[in-house]
Amino acid sequence: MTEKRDQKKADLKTRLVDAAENRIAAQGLAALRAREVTSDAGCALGALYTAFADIDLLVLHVNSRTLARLGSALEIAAASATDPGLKLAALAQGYLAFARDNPHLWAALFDHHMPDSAQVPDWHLAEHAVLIAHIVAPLAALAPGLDEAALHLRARTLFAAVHGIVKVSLEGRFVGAREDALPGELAAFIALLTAGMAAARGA
Amino acid sequence: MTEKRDQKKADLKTRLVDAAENRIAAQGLAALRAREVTSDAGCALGALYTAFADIDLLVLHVNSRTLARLGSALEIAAASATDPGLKLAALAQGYLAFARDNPHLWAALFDHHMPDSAQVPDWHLAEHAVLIAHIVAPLAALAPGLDEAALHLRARTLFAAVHGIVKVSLEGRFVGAREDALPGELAAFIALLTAGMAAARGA
DNA sequence: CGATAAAATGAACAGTGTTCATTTTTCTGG
DNA sequence: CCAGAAAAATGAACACTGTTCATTTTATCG
Repeated sequence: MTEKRDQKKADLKTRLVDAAENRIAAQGLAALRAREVTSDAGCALGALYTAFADIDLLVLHVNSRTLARLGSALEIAAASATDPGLKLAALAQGYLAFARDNPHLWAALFDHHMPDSAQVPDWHLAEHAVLIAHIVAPLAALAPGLDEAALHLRARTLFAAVHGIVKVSLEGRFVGAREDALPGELAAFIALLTAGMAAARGA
Repeated sequence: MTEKRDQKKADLKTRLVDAAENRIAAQGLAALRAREVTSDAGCALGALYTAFADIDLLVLHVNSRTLARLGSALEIAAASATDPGLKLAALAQGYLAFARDNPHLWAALFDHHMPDSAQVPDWHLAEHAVLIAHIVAPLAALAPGLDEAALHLRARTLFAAVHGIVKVSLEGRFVGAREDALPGELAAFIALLTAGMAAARGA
């Protein structure tokens, strides 16, 4: 049996992801260094490359954890309301809250790019489904005319819109960007969309 | 007089920004290299640092150009319609078209981050105003209840939402992201918002 | 236990942006 | 038009990056 070997390798991977997660959370993705991560994890520099093909794959595993935590936060937010419109509003505020509470880890989800044009592996792409999973049901209630495919497409569009609002604002790309106005703007934005969908149903 | 010196320095800056712009347009921001830029510009490596404090400032000047071109594109889009709702729709489609036609230069606008926590200089932050400049007027017509401050805030929110939809889709962060559905989704999204604003006016 | 295979090690490598002593160019007073 | 002075261009050197690989250490199993 190769139990001890597998155990050690699993332990090493965990320590490396822990270390990378802590570094990203503290200083952001751009400040991540292979030497610091391996030092924090208590292993040699080269050990990183026995556990992961490169540093990008390590970041993907950190992002994997973040997506899981974000998924839980969104699930709780979705459960906080029954009315579809209020559910969407709660999801948006929950997303904003997570981004504010985990600024660097959240930013790493979208700031990380694969080198050259190497594609993100499918297993990780699939994990992004949690971002739209809880949007689909309330959206179906608000826009009953959409079929399954259109519904998922629209849910993605809706997520991307909310994400854009939060990202642009938290990055402070505009002069006088007022972060404290963000919850209100997000609420007004969702209200506008639900009103639009209500009008479409009524017509 | 120091005419020749100033002229040469201005020429050098122009050549460097030209070279950086071409490199980013061809291969993306991440592939930008000081040695390649200076080689393209026909100067020594060190000359870059007599023209710009660092490579980030050079990128800022490239982004400055891109924002100006994007501003023109949006102005043309805004002029293509008179109805406020159609104007917003045209702006969204114009934004999408610019992003598709200039993928790397457009991405550089938002993928570039200052090192550490060095702030973007105000002159460049101010240039981002072109992104919302043409949204304000049609938005004012559609949402007459907003005062000046709320109007600009809402315009920024609206831009950020459209930007998010385009960015997330073009980056292909989801499985089965169908880029060809983007214009339709964007149109449906704007229609939803205008319908929501119409409902708010009617009530 | 001893032979073998696997994994951990960290010095070395190729690459990056940036600096700085040196050379070259430009400016200006006579 | 020409020195002397000032400024700018140069590119080798520097500190740092992620990654590799010959060597050492550790785990496996007959």
